[in-house]
Amino acid sequence: MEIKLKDGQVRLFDHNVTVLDVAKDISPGLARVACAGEIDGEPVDLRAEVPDGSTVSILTFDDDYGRHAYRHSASHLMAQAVKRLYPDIKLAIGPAIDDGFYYDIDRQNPFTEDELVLIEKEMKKIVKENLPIERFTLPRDEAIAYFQELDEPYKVELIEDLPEDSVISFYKQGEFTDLCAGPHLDKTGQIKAFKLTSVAGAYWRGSEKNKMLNRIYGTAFPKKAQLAEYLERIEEAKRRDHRKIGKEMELFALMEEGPGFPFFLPNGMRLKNTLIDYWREIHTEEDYKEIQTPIILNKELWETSGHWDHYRDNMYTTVIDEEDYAVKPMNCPGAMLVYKAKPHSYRDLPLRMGELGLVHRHEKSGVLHGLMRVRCFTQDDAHIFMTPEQIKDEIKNVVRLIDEVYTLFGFKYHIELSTRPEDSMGTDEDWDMAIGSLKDALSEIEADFVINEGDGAFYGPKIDFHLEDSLGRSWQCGTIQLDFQMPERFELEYIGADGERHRPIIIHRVAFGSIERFIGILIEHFAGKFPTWLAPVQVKVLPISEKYFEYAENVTESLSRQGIRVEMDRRDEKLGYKIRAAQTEHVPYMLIVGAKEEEEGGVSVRARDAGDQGSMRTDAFIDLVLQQIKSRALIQPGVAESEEDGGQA
RNA sequence: GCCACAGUGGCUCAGGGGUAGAGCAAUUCACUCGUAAUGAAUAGGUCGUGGGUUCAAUUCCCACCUGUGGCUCCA
Repeated sequence: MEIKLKDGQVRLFDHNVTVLDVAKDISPGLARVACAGEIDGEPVDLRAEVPDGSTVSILTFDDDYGRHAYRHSASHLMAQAVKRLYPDIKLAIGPAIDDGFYYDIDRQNPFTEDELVLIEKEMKKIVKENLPIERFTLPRDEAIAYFQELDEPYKVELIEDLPEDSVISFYKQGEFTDLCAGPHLDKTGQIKAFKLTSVAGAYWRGSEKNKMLNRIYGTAFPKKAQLAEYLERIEEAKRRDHRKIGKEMELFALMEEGPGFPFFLPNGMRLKNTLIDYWREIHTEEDYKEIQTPIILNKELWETSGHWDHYRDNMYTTVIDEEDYAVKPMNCPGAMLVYKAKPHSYRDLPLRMGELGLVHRHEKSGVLHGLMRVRCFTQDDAHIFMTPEQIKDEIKNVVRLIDEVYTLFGFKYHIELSTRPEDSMGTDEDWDMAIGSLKDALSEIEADFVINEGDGAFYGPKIDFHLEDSLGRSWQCGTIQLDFQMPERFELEYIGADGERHRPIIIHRVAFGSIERFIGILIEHFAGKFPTWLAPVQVKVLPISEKYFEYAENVTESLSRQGIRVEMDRRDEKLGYKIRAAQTEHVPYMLIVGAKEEEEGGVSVRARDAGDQGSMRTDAFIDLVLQQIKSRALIQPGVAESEEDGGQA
């Protein structure tokens, strides 16, 4: 959909859209188009501002920009409603965000859930009034005076931060006017479906030094069905919440006695160990050597590494024999000492040292969140010591390895490259070289990535891998960090082919990131229905009555001997009851044994996802499950299907 | 750390100034059962912790702890 703006004329191509208004005098070099009509049978009614004479697209809700415009108008709608109901409140800012909008409002008392309902009602009224949304501009001085008159100090502050000669734009709907760059809908009546979702505190301008304002979150959609679908997605995310499922499946627990320090229960430990086994397997293949370094090390070490100066606030410290010690928040310094413990030749490089390191970080109490954000966690860490020539290949290898890991679990992810932060050490040349190498490696393997300015570690730039979870939240998991500083600080060396001493360069990297967080993400990703190889309990044997307990025990025993995680339901209950329980626990396979099975020496198989699979010989079932575990199959096939697959293979 | 809300048996939750109630789970008994809940009985809680108000507090008030949703921060 394109509109051609030329000499004040507007042309639309291929679509039945009526142009309502073209204004070219709104601000220097900008023109505004407002259009209404239909695209693909959907009403379109939006406006946009563009450089005069340019080709523009009509915004629709499917475009990021159009969606933001729509929701920004919803945000203004809410602000108007709040202002009508509570004239004394002061408005701060109210932008559109990824899945909705919010408005920060200064008010003595926070808003209650009941008040949200009232505000929604008022919003509906304003929608019905179908007020035109009109743009106008004022010079900066007049704009400031305007908001001083209205007694809106936050707006005044915002305008005062703009350059002296700015022309300030406003959007007016009925009696309500807000400072805004736009664009917006044409009329309040165009906002069809919205809901205020929550209230929260938020600092003015995001700084904890400033006043805490009241933020109201909401969302808006062009159709009621879309809103309903969105709300249903939120509900589904709640159902998959790893804290809920973790409790139901007895995977992990958080206790008052150790906030942020998770306990792993037997089922969770099985999952964790399975992940660790997998990790060891792939890292052995890639020629990593595993080490383990102490959790507590002395202050001098942390001074050498720079953590004492740069990371102190997040470290737990203690005193042993009148000397200061710290609990490790990262594994690197320990690995440096391991490297330093003996001389190295260039022939040893690249030297890949892995460590499943338990680190502790003092996170602020308010940020703790199930397994996703904890105070102690296991990093699947590795440090690669190498020559400058090896950087690119090593980075490419690690990116490939991480891709392999994420693909196994069926995750989507995106890559970010983070550059030098303010609080950092090292020279500009080192940083430029490090960032350059990371970029080159990513470009060579044609990986897509976005740049995250100033978000690197204090010792070097990093490549981050962000997984997407069921809520659409992204979690930072894998990271690859290039480090020129640590080798310098620890005076690491290797003897080159030339017989001279050289400094190695280090890659710090994690694939899972934190095993704890990764497990949290896995729980939500699979909604507790883990693939067979990960399931804490893989098979549950369900005897039809006590009469078949002995046979059931034999079956359980033969599975267990093959290393299958199997349990038997010994309760004196009916089959339906036991099936229901096993389904609730998301056990991949249920084996039903009764008179028939005992007689035939077989089992009846019920698959968690595919249901009743009929009966088969016990050893055939064992082969099937072992095959599935060995291949780390992502989906649980029906028995019939896998038999076919097995036959073909 | 900041703002708001919450904290009742193992779990999910009801109740509410006069020292607590349901369902599930657990235990026992009966039934011996064929693909998502058989029935009955029993046991289980000093209502997050500490103060205060009151004749009386689990209920009201204050502080703290923990959790939840955000902010800030982050694997």
